[in-house]
Amino acid sequence: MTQIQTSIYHIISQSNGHMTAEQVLLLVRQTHPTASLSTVYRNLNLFADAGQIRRIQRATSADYYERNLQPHDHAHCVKCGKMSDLTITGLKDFLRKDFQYPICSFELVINYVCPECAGKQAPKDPTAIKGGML
Amino acid sequence: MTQIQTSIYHIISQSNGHMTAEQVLLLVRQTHPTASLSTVYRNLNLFADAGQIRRIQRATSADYYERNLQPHDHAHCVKCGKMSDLTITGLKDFLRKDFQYPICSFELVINYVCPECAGKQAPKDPTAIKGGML
DNA sequence: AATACTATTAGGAATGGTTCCTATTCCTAA
DNA sequence: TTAGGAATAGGAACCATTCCTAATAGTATT
Repeated sequence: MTQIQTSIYHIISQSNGHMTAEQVLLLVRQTHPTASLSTVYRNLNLFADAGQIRRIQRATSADYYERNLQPHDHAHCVKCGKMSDLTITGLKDFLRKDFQYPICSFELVINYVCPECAGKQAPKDPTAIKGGML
Repeated sequence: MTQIQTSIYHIISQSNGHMTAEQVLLLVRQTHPTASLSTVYRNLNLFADAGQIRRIQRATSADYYERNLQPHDHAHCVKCGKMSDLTITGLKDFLRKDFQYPICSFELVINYVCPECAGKQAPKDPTAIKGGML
């Protein structure tokens, strides 16, 4: 492990939430000011491929990298765009009942209005919600 | 509706599966040889925003557009990339048991190896599967 | 400590999918 | 038959990511 790799790994493993490569780079540069984005990407993907961290690929914004915790699902606030972790327990078993082939993995995103956004304003017309994610 | 719009709409609504903008363009050009990709995108997104077709945004490849407006889930073959529709019955109710906020919508993609790909070759090392989608 | 070899890096170019911009064309109604 | 607005073609711009390459750092061997 190089110094930069160690730094990147610690940044991800000490973070609570989802970090983009860009955000990781900012922190890496506190100790390695010349570090480049491609180095961050390369190493993040190395860790992800090795199963040490998790990469969350998103259609509508940059990928997120996060600590490898339990496999989990995501909730996406349709108002502020914030992503939160959650775990729907027993979901894989539930899916297996209906899906006859072996499941490699699955990705679930629940679109909702988070409590903060819900508190701020009256509930909105659900048809106004555009651009669902996958 | 312009001729091109009619053409695009019919191409999507007559297709069985999921089409990318590029694939739509190829068919549009059979009748409108000068049609451009931006026109296809613009109109596909207009239809999607109007709720007439469904846009499936993917992290790892081009977006797909499809005619099926019923809420449904998708299975994605990690070998050939083909997307198929499926419906996991009762999934929303299942999610509601664990998720305490009102659910606007959700997106589920199951990554698997489709029967055709599974038949061709020996089953593979599941750790070799990279690039999950969201 | 000099050498050689390998792995890693910085930096930027290239890529792919999508959106944006703008001048031109097409409709439509008066 | 002309004026206004909408839609188009074409390509530039955009963003996140990957790829390329020369330079550098690390390691092992002598």
